[in-house]
Amino acid sequence: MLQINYIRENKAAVIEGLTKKYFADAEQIVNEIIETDQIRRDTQHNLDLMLADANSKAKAIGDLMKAGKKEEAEKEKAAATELRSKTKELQDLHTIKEEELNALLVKLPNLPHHSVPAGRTAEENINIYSHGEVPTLHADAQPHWELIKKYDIIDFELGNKITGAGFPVYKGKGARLQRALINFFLDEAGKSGYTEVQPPIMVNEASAYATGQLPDKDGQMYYANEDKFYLIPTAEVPITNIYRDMIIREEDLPIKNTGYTPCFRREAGSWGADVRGLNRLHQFDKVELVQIATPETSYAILEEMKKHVQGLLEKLELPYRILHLCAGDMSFTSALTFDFEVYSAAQKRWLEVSSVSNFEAYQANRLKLRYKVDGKTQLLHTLNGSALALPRIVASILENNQTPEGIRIPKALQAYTGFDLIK
RNA sequence: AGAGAGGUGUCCGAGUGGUUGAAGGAGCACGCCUGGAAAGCGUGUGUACGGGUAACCGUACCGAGGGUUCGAAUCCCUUCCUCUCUACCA
Repeated sequence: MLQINYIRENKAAVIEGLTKKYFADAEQIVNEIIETDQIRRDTQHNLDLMLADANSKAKAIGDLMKAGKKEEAEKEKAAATELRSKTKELQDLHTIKEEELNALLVKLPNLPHHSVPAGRTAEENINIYSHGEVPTLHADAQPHWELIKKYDIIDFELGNKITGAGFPVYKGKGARLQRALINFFLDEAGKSGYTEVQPPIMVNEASAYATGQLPDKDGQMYYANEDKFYLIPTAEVPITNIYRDMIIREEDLPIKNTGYTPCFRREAGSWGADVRGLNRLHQFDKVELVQIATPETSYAILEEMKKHVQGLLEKLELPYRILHLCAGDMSFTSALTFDFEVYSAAQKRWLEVSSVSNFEAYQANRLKLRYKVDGKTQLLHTLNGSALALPRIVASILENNQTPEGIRIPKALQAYTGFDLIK
């Protein structure tokens, strides 16, 4: 959530940023916010004065009672009652205005960082880096949804039976490959100084709200009605929420956490040819990086996280490219996002396997995540990135590394899989 | 799930409805003391919002939300959570 003080003082920049993100009616909503805020502040000022008055009256009555002047106290009570009832009206108005203001603020997405390219759709993202050769496959090469059947390593039919579409069963070397990737990613994160955590994979409403999934993505998360818990769409939610309502000591920054969790996404409204096989699932595995940093360091840290993800993809010997997302294609809460895409040779498609973002103070404002500088409390910056999401990595390993003898496992993974070929 | 106990500041822990934003500790910061340190002594040490250039002032906050009252951490209702015992169970 954007800070009201910032909006008040930087109205033009806010409208400009929102417009860059193709947010509809930016100017109108910002104006409405500023007006509502003004009424809220005026109301509070008047209310505070009145309450101060009422408090001193109450105190005076107390003193009279103590002094034994009962009758005088009784006389004062009538005036005090009157005053109190007047404060109620202002109190109600203040509450209403505060709620209105909050409802408006929650609607606003984060502002794009100044370096974010203009553009509305994925076509306008900018490819800032490419690495690795796109492999040329032999004539009868197959897409991964055929390969998994051929080698009997991932079973969608079985998942259908047990749960439904998008919940595959990993079997044998397929299951082993999953576990190898998870361990590999966690170990690599550990080497880069991240502390491993295992968070809950269901979160309460306050957590889903704090990282911005609610109210924006309500309906995209699975919901356990009876207990009002959401199944996490990413480990970002529980891990970042570890630090909700906290004031961090500056010397403890930056905070670096990593965690493996399954992720659950309803993916309502997305279907079609490009969601075949492992390309889009309702449940998938992911290792996530989360960092909490000062505003001065957050962009350097974003670079560091980008480097980390590059390192992973290079060790896995996968051709990849990095996209600097254009303003219109960024998520609601992000100020700057790099997407990593891996080439999946048989599908002849680039698949998104990681998204690394700086949220600046947007999440921190909802999280109430702060630190102290020179005695003043200030919001921190939050960042996160996938390192990595498994299914599409698996898809591209299967497709890119297929040989007549079987599927070759990247060297870096062999110590984790315990085999070098799926045949 | 049933019975009981409880939720107060960074932590521990008081709190009879009226200078309680909150005793007392501990911790932390600064100062004095010391050759240096410890101990000791002194001072300070919550958050949010509002007003003010600022010093500072005001208001709210004792799990959350309502209510009673001139006045609520304290009384009443609702709700969430934690702990103990019992039951059940990976």
